[in-house]
This record gives sequence, C-alpha cells and structure tokens, in this order.
Amino acid sequence: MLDLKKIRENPQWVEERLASRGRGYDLQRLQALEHDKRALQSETEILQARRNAISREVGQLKGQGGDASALLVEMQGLGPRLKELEQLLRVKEEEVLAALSELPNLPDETVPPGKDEKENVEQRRWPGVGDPAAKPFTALNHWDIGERLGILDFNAGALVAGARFTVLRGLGARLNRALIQFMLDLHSDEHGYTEVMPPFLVNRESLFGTGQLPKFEEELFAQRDDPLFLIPTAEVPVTNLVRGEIVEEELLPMKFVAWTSCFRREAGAAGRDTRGLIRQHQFDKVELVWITRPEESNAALEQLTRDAEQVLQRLELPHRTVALCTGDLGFAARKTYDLEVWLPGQGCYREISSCSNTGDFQARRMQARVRRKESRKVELLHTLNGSGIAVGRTLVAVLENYQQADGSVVIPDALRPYMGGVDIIRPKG
RNA sequence: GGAGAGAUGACCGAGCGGUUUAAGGUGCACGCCUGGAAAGCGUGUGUACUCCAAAAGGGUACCGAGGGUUCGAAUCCCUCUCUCUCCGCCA
Repeated sequence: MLDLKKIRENPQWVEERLASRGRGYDLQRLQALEHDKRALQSETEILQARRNAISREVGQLKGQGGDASALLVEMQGLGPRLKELEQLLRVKEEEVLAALSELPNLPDETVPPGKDEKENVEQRRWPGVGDPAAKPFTALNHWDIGERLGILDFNAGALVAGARFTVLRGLGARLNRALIQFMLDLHSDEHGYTEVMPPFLVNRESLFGTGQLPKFEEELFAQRDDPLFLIPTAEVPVTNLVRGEIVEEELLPMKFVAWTSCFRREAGAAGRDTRGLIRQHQFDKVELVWITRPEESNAALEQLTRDAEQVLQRLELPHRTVALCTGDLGFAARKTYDLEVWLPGQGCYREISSCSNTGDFQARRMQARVRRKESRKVELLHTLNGSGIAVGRTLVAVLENYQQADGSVVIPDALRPYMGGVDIIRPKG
C-alpha cells in the first residue's frame, strides 16, 4: 500500500512512477475520496468534541444535583447528525482504503525501464558467459525423462486430482525431498536463516497484508466452509509473522527460511506450460523472507538474491540473474531479481526464483513497524522475500541437466547425502 | 463438537454507567542525591488520524473485533475471534 501523504503531496510524481509499470493509474478519484473523507472527519470531530464536553458537564451537574435539561436538549439536536456523520465517515474511509489497496508498489529508481519481460536486464551468468554447451546427444524434456524413469506420473496426478497435478514416485519423491532438505540446511546452517514451518492455510488479513487480496483472489484456492485460503507461497504466512507488531530495532534484520507446498489456481495461465512440472496447481518451494530496517533493505535484496543463487551453484546448475524491468514487476515489488535456470530439454532459461524488495508496501498493509533504539520513534519496517528456490522446477532442472545419453540421471553431489546412497537413477528394465 | 472462564497501556493489575484526562505497581528515560553505584525522591512515558505554513499547542479515535442501548460505555446487551480449563473425538 502506498503512502497517502506522499500521494497528496506529490501526486504527479507518484503517477509517473506508477505509469512506468506500463499502464496508467488515475489518482484523481482516490484524491477526491480522501479530500471528502478529511472534510467529513473534521466535521465529525467537532461534533464529537462538543458531545464529549456536554457529557462531562451533565455528569458534573448531576453529581451536584443540578439541572442538565438545557444541555440534554442541545444533545438531542446534535445526536442524530453525529450518528449520520460517523456512518458517512466510516463508509468513506473504507472507500479510500479500497482505492488505495488496488494500487501497486512504486518501482525503485534503480529498476530498468521497460514494458515487458523482453526488457529485463541480465545481471550475471553462472558458470560463465554464453549459453551452456549442448549435450553430445539429443536432450530430452523432463517429462519424457521422468516418465521413462517411472518417477513422474502425470496420469496418476490427473486421476486423483486433475490437470496440473502430478504424482512423484519412488526416487522422484525422494529427490524432491532431498532438494527440500538440502535447501533448508544450506540456508539455515550456512546463511543464517531461522527455519519456520508455517500453516498452509491463512486468513484474509494475512493475504491482504502481503498484497494477494483484494486484487488476486481468483488465483487462490478458497475453502468452502471456512474463511481460509491455501497459501500461494510461504511469503504469506512468514511475512505476516510481524503483522501488527512493533519490533525493537535490535531484533532486525530477521531472516526466515520456510519450506511449504504452494497452491495456485493458475486462472490466467490456460494453455501455458500444460506439459510437465513447470506450472502446477501444487508445488513445493523453499522461501526466504527478510524483515529489515528501512535503510538496509536494498543491501538485503542483494544478499537474499545471492543466497538463492547459491542453491543453484551448489547443485551446479547453469543459471542467470535478471533485473525485472518496470513493466514486469509484481504488484507488491519495488525491485525484483529473477533467477533463471538453464533447461537443456527446452534450450532456454526458465524462472526458478523471484527475489523482491517490497520496501514498506507490505509493512503498511500489515501495520508492521520498527521502534528505533535511539529516538524510540516507530516507523514502518521493510520486507523482502525470494524463492530459495522453487523445488519442482529445480527437480526439472536436475533431470534435464543431469540426464545421460542412456536415459539415466546422475544425482548432483550436493544431494547425495540426502539420497540414501543413490547416485544415479536408471531406467527400469 | 459440548460446558465454563477470560481478553484492559511495554508488562502485571484495578476499574463493572458520569470526579477515568484508564488507579496502583513494574519496567524504561531524564533529573536530584552519591567519590561511583544501589536505594530514595521528583518528572516523564502508547498508537493512528487530523487542525495549524511549521514548531509550540489543540482535537478525535483506540480498554480483543464489529454492531447496539444511552444525553454519556472499558463498564450494559448482541454477534464474532482468540486464549485457558474440563468433557468428547482424533493424527
């Protein structure tokens, strides 16, 4: 959520920053609503002040056995009007909040301008320049590899749930679990994150806090009997750990790592990535969340991104890091780096992690603040999140990058401690 | 799921219709005292919005959330949420 004061003081600047996202946002209506709201507020408060004064006097008079009838008459004239104003003010406040909640975050000054993903700017590549060399055989897609090995069963997923669900079998399930454990251990043991195991179902308040509601409800799986939603990412429950809190400055930064399954309806993605594990309704993800002081969030984004890259480097998976351009930024993000992993079967890079600094955008929605050590003043803190990394897509990357000419898949060294002695997955028979 | 108890400021805790502009205590900050410290004494101590060009200084709201009764609600009524205890069920 944006700062209303900033919008009031410098609407043109805010409008320009928003416009850089590629579509215009009209602040006129919001400003008119807010203007009306403040007028109503002034009027209401004057009457409330009078009401309070009268009540006080009535109390005193009655205490002394005096006659308060004149005051009661005045109150009768004032009461209905005040009730009406309070109601109008409440409605107007809700309208202002609703309009404000629809606006996305302002892109950071350092975000490259551009209208879509084609204008994202590559930051670096690993292990070096250029695309990885082609394999000396025809590289298969992961779904072919997985089905031949008997570890990915798309038909079974469709049978028990539906399209975009998959059953992992045998060493496929084991490999998925190995990836989760490897990532959690790396971030908690070596990168200083605190592991968190949050609920997979969250309430509306949490989804509002991180920005999924009210705008993106159609992307969420709702429950029929309870006002709860399956999480689309661990960012929601983990970031909301500080919702409504005033955190002492010395407790920051907080760094959390969480494995969760994630659930997305993919409502707008019909026809895209219909085969394979790339786009599923349910997938596992290890998420990194930072809660920081305002002045350290920019540096935190760089570190968080490096922490995520480290996963790919330990797995020796070729990848690159791109800075999203203004037109490709997500709703809550002020700045985002995407990690893209090389997929030999498709001959291209695919997103496997997205690391964002949301600045105070989510903090304002959550009312999450920091109390400064010196001044004792409170101000909004900053929140960041990033995949560290998407497990399903990492499984895809391992299968495609570690496939051999005979159809087998070698287990990356970093995962072997988690694979119970298995170092290669071979086709059956 | 059933029955009961509860939710008050950073924390503990009183208040149960108008001297509450939320008692008292703890903590914290500052000052006095001291060679220094403790103790003692004194002063201060939330958040949001808003008025004022700003500061100073006002106003309003907030006692789990939302409604209601009343001239007036932390206090009475209704609904909901959460916590605790007991019972039932259950991985």
